[in-house]
Amino acid sequence: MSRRPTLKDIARETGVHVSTVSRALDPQKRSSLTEEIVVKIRQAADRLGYRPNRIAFSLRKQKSMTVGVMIPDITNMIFPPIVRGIESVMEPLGYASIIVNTDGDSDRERRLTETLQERGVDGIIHTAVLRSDPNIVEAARQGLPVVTLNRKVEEAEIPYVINDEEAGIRMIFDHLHDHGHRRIAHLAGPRDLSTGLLRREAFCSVARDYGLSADALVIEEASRFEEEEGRRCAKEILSRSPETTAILCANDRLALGAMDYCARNGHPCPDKISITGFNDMPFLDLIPPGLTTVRIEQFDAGATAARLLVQMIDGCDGKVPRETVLPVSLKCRNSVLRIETDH
Amino acid sequence: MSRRPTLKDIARETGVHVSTVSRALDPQKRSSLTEEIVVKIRQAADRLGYRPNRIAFSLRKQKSMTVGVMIPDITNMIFPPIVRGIESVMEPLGYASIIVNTDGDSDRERRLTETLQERGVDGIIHTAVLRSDPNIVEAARQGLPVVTLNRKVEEAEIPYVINDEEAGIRMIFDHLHDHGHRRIAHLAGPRDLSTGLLRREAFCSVARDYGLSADALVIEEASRFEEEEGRRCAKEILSRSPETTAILCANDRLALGAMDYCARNGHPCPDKISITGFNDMPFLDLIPPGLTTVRIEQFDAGATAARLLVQMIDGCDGKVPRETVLPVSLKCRNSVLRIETDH
DNA sequence: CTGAAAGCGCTAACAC
DNA sequence: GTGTTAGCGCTTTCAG
Repeated sequence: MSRRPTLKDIARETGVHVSTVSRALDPQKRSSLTEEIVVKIRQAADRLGYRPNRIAFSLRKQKSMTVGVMIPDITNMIFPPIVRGIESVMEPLGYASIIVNTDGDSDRERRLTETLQERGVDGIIHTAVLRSDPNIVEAARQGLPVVTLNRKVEEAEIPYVINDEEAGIRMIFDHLHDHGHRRIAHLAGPRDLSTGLLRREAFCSVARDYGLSADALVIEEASRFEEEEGRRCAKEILSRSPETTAILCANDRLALGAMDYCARNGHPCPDKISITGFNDMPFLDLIPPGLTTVRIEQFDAGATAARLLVQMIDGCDGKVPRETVLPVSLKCRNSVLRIETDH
Repeated sequence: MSRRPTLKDIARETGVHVSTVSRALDPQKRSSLTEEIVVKIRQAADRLGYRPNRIAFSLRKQKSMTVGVMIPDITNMIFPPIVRGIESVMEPLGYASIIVNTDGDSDRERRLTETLQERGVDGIIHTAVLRSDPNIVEAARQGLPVVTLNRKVEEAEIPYVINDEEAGIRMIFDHLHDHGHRRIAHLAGPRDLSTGLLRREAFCSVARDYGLSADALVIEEASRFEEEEGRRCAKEILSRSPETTAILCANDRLALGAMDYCARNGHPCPDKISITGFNDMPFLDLIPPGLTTVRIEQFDAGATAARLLVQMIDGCDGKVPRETVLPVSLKCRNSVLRIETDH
């Protein structure tokens, strides 16, 4: 229970000044010291079980070696891999991460942003879903390094890393089209989340490329990315447009909900209707019939964002690209059936 | 980009001494100041956008208002709810959590424990799976508040929170027995993880209570809590003891693997064989035929551990119970079939 | 009731 | 090469 030893203790022990001890223990400056004294100091440090006090370090250097990671909700299975990706680059560099869950609550988000700043984080990775949040913009404007993940902030020059939502939607639309589907409805995500909006826009754009007129498009928007909303919207789509042969969903959870509704109401997937997702969350291969979806590299996304943030922290702002778009890929399972085309 | 304001800035602004500002901003000591000056100071603080510097606070008070949370792997779906449970009590009290993933690597765990101590965490919640790890014991012995989750440490008087593994196994064994099963094999977890061992012991104990002799027991031990091992062990069990009618698995992932193997090899669950799990992880209800399992309240476990840790940090060590056992419950789905008993 | 001064543990400019 | 000194931003005696 005895107090942790400090530089002062080592200094007393070895009969040198604290600053000498400090230098001896710093690999950078060790060189400017006598070999002999360095050895003596290091031995004493080992003997006493010295561990540097990072709080004192932080106060002095104005650098906490800590970053904040804001995510909506860690229990949402797509976030843990992102967190590990971030950690995979941060931890070896000596950074710790403080992870906070915003629950999509912008008031909570504001408070948490303040807390992180009080704690002197060196930067923030903001895995946001909200399309606009002034708090983080303000923090960035004050000079705090920030990079956003999964979303771009229009108001400021904040570097962002996103997945190629457009390409993903195109892949999956192509896939459906290749399988003969012409009546493709979109189960869209909430408009106020960037992924929801982007995917919806991509859907419209691809549909247009295929020559489908905008007003012929069946789109039903979920208010949250949850199974229950998937069910509700699937019901809506089926009743509004019974001739629909495929539902392209904005994410996996919506797709799962839609699949459940369809199965319970005489439209089993894939026999009666084809359904696709987005994200490729874990365990999808265990859920029949196997959702065809767009695979996102969550771990890489986290690691990439972390690397950018470190660059910014190190002051290499100039070299940090404003936009980083990560590739996505198609993951085919069994939720899409090949059907006869009309001609 | 201008530097964050400090107490000194407010002092200059208001023409009082920093210590007065410090007092004015501390709700505890505000009372000993003139109402007038307090108001003036608070206004100045607001105007300047003052935010206390927690690093300086920490250094002075020798209290970081930070706790370490060690978990094996956040991508394992049972941990996020625990983390949120911890956060639900820590955050309102002003504590931040640094979450680290040990990956079950005891070397890594040692390094991380040191890192957390360097950062001056006020305590550690150790959601461990390893049955013995000297590092955390050593940290606790040095006076650092520690509580373990999901496991008890024999070597030291460290408070722990565990689930009632014994009761869980008993419930599920009873359930199988009630459904006519007499040939029940155990797909055990790794012996070096406390959950693995505890559940195995409980299984043996219950079997004994039912009058099954120990040497008649079919037990196959997985080397990791993973689907692949579930498959391997299921194969082993089926070939060693073809008359088995039920496999009681040490956790859900093993059960899922076992189910997969059985399905692919002419023993579909539940028709040919009944299978049960443990944990009730998310999305289980979407995976056919629906795994019957033991439900653990992960969020509560995290919250409980956090409350204990806070008590310890606050110096109420005396009042902290050494052992806290959380109740579990049976979650019935469709993986257990009723069969005819022999008599 | 408020000011002065010390100090938490560390680093860094400046001496010698 | 090493010691001296100052100070990061805050709290907390101790005076007055």
